[in-house]
Amino acid sequence: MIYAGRMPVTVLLVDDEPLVRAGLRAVLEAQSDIEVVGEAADGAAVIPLVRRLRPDVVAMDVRMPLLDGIEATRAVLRTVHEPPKILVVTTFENDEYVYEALRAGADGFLLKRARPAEIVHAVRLVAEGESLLFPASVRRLAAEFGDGGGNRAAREALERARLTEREGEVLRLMARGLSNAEIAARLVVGTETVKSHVSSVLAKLGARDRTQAVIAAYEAGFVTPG
Amino acid sequence: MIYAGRMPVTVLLVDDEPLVRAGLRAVLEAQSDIEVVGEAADGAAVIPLVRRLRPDVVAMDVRMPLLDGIEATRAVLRTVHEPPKILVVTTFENDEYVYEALRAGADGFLLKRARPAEIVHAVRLVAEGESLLFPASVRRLAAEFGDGGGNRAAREALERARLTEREGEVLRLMARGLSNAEIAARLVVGTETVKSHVSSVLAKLGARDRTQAVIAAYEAGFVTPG
DNA sequence: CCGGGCCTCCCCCGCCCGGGGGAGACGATC
DNA sequence: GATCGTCTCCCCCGGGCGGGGGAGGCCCGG
Repeated sequence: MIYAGRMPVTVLLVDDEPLVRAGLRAVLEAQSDIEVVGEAADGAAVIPLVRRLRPDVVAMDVRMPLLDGIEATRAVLRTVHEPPKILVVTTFENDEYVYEALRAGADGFLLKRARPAEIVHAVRLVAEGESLLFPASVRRLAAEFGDGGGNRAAREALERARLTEREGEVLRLMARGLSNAEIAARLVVGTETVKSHVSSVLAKLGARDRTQAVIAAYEAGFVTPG
Repeated sequence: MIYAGRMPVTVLLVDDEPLVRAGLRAVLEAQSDIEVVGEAADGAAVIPLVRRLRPDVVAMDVRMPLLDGIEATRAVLRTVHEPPKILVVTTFENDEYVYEALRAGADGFLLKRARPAEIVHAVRLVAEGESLLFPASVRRLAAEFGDGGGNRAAREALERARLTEREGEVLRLMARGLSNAEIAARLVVGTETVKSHVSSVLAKLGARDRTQAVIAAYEAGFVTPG
């Protein structure tokens, strides 16, 4: 995984709170293979900075004045050639905006309360090109309810993830390896209906395809392996 | 899941050993919702029996005289309209023939040494239309190595599943949600190569698509959730 | 030396998947 | 009564996926 002599990962910090920027900078600059190349306090300043600095990763807050993280993400991806990886930074897990940002093309998200090691890890991962989805956030949902796996716990977690009851059913069947047609047969509805639910699930989980959604289900303890 | 007043699941037993047939019959007939409607001692007798009895499920031995389970499975699926679900019965986990049978279109497999409750469960599941893949077999691989999750244990399990080293790498990346193109980039090979490996993995695990393969990986402890 | 397994890559092809957008029906809520 | 969310279904469309078959290079073991 670690290639000797590789160039350091360059990061642009975008957050309206200086304290947060300072914290991120401190955490990231402690790593020899990560370099913070710039900072911005709002979304509007991002585009020119990205063009000038060409960072590998943009750590982007969601809630910001002038231009929020979602719009900023869209703007960067739409206007910049070979855009940087975008890591959405947020205070709350299950922030609705986070999912919108992921839909807008962000590569991952990160909780501000995450431990330094996690933050560093997240930056390295997105820099490597990996879609860093549902890492701490979704997983923590299950942890909040005991050992996550029981029926009630899973149901609670599902609500927190803002999945509707039907979407939860669909996700569970997806996690058993069923195709859309098979799920439709099982639920006695049309395949188009299932497709609709699947799309909602993918959007809400920030997953790109059903495989990632199933991974999220396992990671969150929605399904019990073994 | 259980619909009141549903018709019982009808099963045809195909095995060259009378003892095995008797055992299966005893186990299955103990259930009020399962009915054994016929028996055959070799693969050649299966087709006419299926046409006449129209069973919901065929419990099919792999190693049989005249026509083995693989050829019999192919024959049934090719010649019978609205074919029954086929549950492959075998003595050995990791029997190469099992995977071939799954590729031939079988809906699941079952170990003869399985507990009665597992056997009943398997029949009900395939009757419901679920592809019953890698249930005991793959899962047991991990169980043989402690709590299955460590690096060495997973590697050993992979070998048992007859996956090559490269196929194991590909499976791990699949289980992280990567697309074929992303895997290709990560491994620095062509996408056609990755597709080739993925196909091998699917065949060996008896999975229909990458999602089922990832489920197998989680179930077997190839990847550690949480 | 000649298989055989593995890794690599190629072609063609059909299908399922997922995105986008829209719409009607229902119940709850305001 | 109007609005919102959910569930249901529809259209079009592109792209990734998976199957099938083939092929060349490599190393190891018979």
